[in-house]
Amino acid sequence: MAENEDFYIADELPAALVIAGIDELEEHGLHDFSLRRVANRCGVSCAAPYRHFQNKDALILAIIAYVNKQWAMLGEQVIAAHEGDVKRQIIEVCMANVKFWNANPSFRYIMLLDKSSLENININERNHVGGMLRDLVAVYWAERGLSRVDEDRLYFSTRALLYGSAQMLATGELDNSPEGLATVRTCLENLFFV
Amino acid sequence: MAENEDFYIADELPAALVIAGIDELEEHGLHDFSLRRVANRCGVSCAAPYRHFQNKDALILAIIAYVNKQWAMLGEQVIAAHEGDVKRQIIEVCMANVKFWNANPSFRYIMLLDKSSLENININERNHVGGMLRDLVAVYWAERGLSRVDEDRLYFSTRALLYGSAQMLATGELDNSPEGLATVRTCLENLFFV
DNA sequence: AATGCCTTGTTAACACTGTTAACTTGACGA
DNA sequence: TCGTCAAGTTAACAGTGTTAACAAGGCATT
Repeated sequence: MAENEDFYIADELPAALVIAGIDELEEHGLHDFSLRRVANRCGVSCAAPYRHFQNKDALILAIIAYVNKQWAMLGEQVIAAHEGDVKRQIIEVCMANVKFWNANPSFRYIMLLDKSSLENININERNHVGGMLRDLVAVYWAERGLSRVDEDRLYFSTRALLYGSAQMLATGELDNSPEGLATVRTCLENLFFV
Repeated sequence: MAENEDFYIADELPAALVIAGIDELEEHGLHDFSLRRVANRCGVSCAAPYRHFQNKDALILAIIAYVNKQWAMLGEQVIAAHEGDVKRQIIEVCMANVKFWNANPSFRYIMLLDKSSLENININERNHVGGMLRDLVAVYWAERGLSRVDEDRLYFSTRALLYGSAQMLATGELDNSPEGLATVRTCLENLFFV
């Protein structure tokens, strides 16, 4: 039985595990993510999660889906706030992501996971942001009537810059400061100079 | 005692552990990297590595240092092969890295590790390539007599593109093919258009 | 040459992990 | 009212990183 009724409402263990899993991720990182500890956090035995998730990776996948929803909502807001200016939309979506990583460092893990560490992961499942950027770049390029090949490359560059920023924040090569953010922004601006 | 004398020459257990550790990384990835298995591979008890490395992470750090040497040598060769053309040197160093990752997928882990998963890591320890690129970009920029701030941004963009390529290869968003490599090359070219 | 230390290995154990099997229990529809 | 079934429990297994206590053997010093 759950001790903490405020946290673990009847019938909602899966959701509770996802929320507790996010805390676990923040405190111990992906490397030391312990399913038993997450179960304990919910006041439940170590075997209980297996009633709802096939294994540890499946829970992590559920966390990814949850965080993705947050990212998608954040992205939609940003896009709405800059209606009519695609370039601005692209840059602000990217910056929103970078800021999100700064505020929630542990979620960088999610983006930086590779396919071998989470076999059953569907790339598109965690790539809401990628899809959003793809669409925005397509609009940007269509407005200028340029070739599809270059559009692909622009998308690739943008995405790579985003991944790279996440990575350099993670390693500490880029410091978590207004100057660091300004660097990212300027590099993005330079990408969309057409 | 070691069974495999060809592999484990007396007094060289640390080196043997590093080599075996690389195999382990290739077969099981960082996620399932088992120190005990590495010890077994060397025909040695599970506690033996602790005579030479403080802990599991310390061995991984040693592997990183070893692989870094390989990268650095590779980089030196590439730079020598394009003496006098800095832009070419930069691009070829980057491409050599991407190709290296394609050939040895498990080593992408090393670049994509973050500081919290390897606490005692010295960024510069694994960043030989980063240092090399820094120097090359500095020469490139000096030749054109441009401002230091923009030099930093160019370095950042280049490095981010490199990280991003590694990441997108890892997730499968960029496929391991001549076309994939060509995309990376073109994006790099676009970066150094000045 | 004998002795004693110090390096490098050993075994055994601890606490922890993911995961499974076998069980209890309680709600809900027939 | 009763049986089914979902959703918990406990107990166990194999495997992990890590440490403590011990053994053997090479090297320097006497």
